Amino acid sequence: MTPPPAPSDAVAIELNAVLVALTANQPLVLTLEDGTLLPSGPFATEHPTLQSGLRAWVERQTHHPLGYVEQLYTFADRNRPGSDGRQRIVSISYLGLTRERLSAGARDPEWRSWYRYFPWEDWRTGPAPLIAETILPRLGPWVDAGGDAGNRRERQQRVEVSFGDGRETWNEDLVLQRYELLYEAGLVPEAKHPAADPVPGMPMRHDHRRILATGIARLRAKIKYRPVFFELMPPEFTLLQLQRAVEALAGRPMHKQNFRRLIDQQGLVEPTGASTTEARGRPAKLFRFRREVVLERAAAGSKLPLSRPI
Amino acid sequence: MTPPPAPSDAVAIELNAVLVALTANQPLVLTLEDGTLLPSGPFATEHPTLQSGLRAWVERQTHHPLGYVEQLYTFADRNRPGSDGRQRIVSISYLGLTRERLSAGARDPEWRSWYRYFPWEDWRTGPAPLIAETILPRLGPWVDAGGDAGNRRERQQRVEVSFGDGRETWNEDLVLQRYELLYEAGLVPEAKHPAADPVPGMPMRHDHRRILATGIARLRAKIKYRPVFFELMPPEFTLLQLQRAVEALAGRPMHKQNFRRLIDQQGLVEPTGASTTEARGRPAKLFRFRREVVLERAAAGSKLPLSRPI
DNA sequence: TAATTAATACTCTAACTGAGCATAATGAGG
DNA sequence: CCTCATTATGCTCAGTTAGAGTATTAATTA
Repeated sequence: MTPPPAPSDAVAIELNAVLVALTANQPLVLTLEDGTLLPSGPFATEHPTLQSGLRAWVERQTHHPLGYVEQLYTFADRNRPGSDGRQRIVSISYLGLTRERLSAGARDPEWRSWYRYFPWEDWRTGPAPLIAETILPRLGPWVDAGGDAGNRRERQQRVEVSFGDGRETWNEDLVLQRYELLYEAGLVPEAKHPAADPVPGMPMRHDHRRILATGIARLRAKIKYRPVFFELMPPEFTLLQLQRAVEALAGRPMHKQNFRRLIDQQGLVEPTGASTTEARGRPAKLFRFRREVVLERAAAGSKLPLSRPI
Repeated sequence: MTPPPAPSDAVAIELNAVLVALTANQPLVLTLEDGTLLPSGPFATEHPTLQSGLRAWVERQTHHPLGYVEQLYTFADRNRPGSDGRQRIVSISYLGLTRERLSAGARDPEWRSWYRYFPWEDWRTGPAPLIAETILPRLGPWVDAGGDAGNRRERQQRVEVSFGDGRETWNEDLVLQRYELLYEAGLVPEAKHPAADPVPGMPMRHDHRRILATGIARLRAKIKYRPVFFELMPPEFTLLQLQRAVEALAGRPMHKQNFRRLIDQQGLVEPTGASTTEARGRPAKLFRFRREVVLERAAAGSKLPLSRPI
């Protein structure tokens, strides 16, 4: 039952990276070739581990240290988009957070707002109009084409869970589910049987937009129980800047006073003593992160009715 | 920056599986060779996707369908324990939940309680005595051997976060952190420089105990926001049986009345109408899961102060 | 019949969440 | 100088949730 693994026919390891930065309240992702590709490359044989290979390669390209790295997913499907079917490519994707951007305005690599790829994910100024105006109407026919009643009902439920009603209910974490639903419905150009008229949102080559969706979803889920947005902020910042950063990632507006209360309660930041007058109104105190807390914060909230140990 | 990935020298893809079942309130994991290995094997070339390869292979071995499958992690480290350093092995591990066990008492493969490998993870009857009696005392010298004060302080903090004080504070999700801490401190036999006297808990070959820790951690985290324990239960069950199942996974006792309240509120189950008298006391109603709810439950709880969309 | 075991129904309190009001401190424009 | 727009910050409030405990019901076993 456990024969020694024999070398498969032709296998290549490829690394894909979703590299995220923040500027001017926009969540940015590093892209290549006119925004159609995520940075990716072969896994250099000389590196002892995957992460070290990724770090070395990214830092050589961007000249900036990679703050936080997390593995996303491994694909090895034979019929993976972009594979020619003969050689098997194992694609291992990573999420990386970095504080500084590459030289601004560079063309290749280029930082782009991830909302260019997923315009329906930006609810910072209210429900994305795209959903009620375009997406839901076009998903309707797909639901109706579901065959028997049970299947139609399931499709309808998937639409409701993923996109809500387009106005109120919205779960910002379901980035991947939404993209996959649109893919399945043929509403993105990458789909095998794309509709003549896809939904707005810039496509990418191969399955890179899918990988990007995975990275955004992971990051949105993560910030709720671990303050990784640390890695994206400058050394000093105001609380409003921090709030705008989190909003950019989550794609949702937040209640200002409650946001401050939460940050305060958790002891995540400490005042530097200085304040800034860059904005128009009352000067805001500057803060820095208390890195010590990150370790302590490993404890996540529980949703089960645990009782105190006997 | 994006050369076509060239085949690395010698690469083999290997699948590792953490297969979980539940019997008699014990969380079981499928093992091979006297419990020293997780089932693993080469990725068969004929399968179009990783998951289909895994499913086919597991179902051929256990003769039972695999309910829920989730990718865990991909390792490709050159100096991975068990690798001979020449050939690079890409090891992709999966978590799988299954309802039925293999023929009871079989020797190979064999189901074993995962607490044989991680005895300190079982807090169902209160704090695991092992921690205060053995683990914390042995981690003390490791903290002291940390070199400069800063490093010692960091080690101390890691110990506190991972193991708490051994009595009250305990986060059941940190299975992997705890194992890695013990590994680093040389307190498990698998470590590169193992102490003469390791902490109790059965070791495994290669990095399989590490993979198992990853699977347990993932499962414990998952049950808090998605009712995957569905996949481990028989078609009908009492609420106490369900509670014991969740407790077995989480490794912690739960408050009976509140557990029922939570299950009830979420609408996860419906009474079958029948009841059972297998236990001694008052007969309990039998329930079954409402599978429809699983889809709806995709919505997870948020911990950020979201405001209603404008 | 009494003791035991388990199921189930409520209650209570502290903490947390989403929301909003009020006030303070600044620059811009008249 | 005065007013207004703008941002920061302090505080309150109601509804919900989480952890804990009390009480009652319905069966089995000694």
